[in-house]
Amino acid sequence: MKTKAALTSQHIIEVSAPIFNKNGYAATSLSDITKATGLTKGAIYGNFKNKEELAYASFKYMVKSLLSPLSKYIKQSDSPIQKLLLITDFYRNYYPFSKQLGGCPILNIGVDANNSNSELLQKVREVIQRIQDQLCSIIENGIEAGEISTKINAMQYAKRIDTMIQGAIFMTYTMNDEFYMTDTMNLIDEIIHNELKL
Amino acid sequence: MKTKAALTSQHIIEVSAPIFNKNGYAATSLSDITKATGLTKGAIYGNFKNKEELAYASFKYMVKSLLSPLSKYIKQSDSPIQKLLLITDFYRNYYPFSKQLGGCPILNIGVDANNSNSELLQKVREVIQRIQDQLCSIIENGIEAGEISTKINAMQYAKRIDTMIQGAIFMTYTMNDEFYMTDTMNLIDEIIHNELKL
DNA sequence: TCAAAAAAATACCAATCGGTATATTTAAAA
DNA sequence: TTTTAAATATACCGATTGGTATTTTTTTGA
Repeated sequence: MKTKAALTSQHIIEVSAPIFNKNGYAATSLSDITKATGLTKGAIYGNFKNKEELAYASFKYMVKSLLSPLSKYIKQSDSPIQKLLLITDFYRNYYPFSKQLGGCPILNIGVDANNSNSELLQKVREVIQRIQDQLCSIIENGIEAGEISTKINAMQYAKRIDTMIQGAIFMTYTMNDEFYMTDTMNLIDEIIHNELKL
Repeated sequence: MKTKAALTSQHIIEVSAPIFNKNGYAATSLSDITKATGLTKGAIYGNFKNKEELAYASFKYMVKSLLSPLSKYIKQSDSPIQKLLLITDFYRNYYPFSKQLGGCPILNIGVDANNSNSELLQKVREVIQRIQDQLCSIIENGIEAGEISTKINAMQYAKRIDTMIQGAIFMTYTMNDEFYMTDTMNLIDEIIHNELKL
């Protein structure tokens, strides 16, 4: 059985994560967290060393909340090309999906942590790297399976796709207009069909 | 002759703008500003109603610092296609250029202001709209001049290009890697040559 | 059931926050 | 040069910040 502390820690993380994601590190106060969790500072600091460690744990939780649904979604097909199309499909619904999380954690924390060079920034980089590595693997598998042209530089396209997705997320949120997401996913689909696919 | 206050206001804005741009609104304190300007709170509040108004003025100044060099740069050619290529050229050097400003103000303030729905967010939207409108005009001029295919939806491409640029800026900053900028600008150039150009 | 340990609440800390009222200095006008 | 007004500095405000030491409560295991 789980200890009481582990359950409380998890509760604190789940409640804090969207707050940090929305407001950023500096703009999130301990009182925001105590108010939202219904706990006191004693409970928070009994489970986390300090605010930074809680923010770090919150981000890791957010990433899991984002990537495990995506990972599950692309399991719908074994075909690399289909997997790529499932990714764009996933992001077509990303605006309402990520809104539940308080926004896109990669975008929000990436920008927020950039000029405080905390360990959070390093974590954001790792997550982006992991996403691109997985994209790259899918493309490489597509080449091996004869679905994708051998002339394609897998990592270059992985980065291109990821960059376009992040741009679409930023524009969609900032302009509050899903057109950017929809159109960008259409564009990526075109690239998949016209450049990648054999 | 300019009044003393106008000169001081300008000085405060110039010094504060990169700080707000780097740290965001909440993470920038009045003491950061007094320290950087060498002035006291009396001087700051004598020239600005409050912190928010100063942040607003700072953002407007940042935008000018960004857009007027870009505007000047694309004046090098009168050809719409060449203007588009000059834009990608400008962004090829955007990382070191914008670093002087404390980062990309559209990205940073766009994300920072998004969940505080201040008037700053509205201003960011106006700036993005202005950029896209100008991109759109250039494409439309290209169509009229017979340089660009009449089949092109000018506004759609303006938004696509802007979205890709913003994605490249985010990735370049977050990963601290100019590859994203370079490759994205190459991609946009390809689109200009293969899809827009007649 | 009861003692020990763990967890959470309370009370407190110095430092800093944004902002203001007032005093002082500086600049402009006569 | 003197008066007046504008601009800046100083001193202060209550509220809030992240964090800690201590006390109380709750849980656990014997």
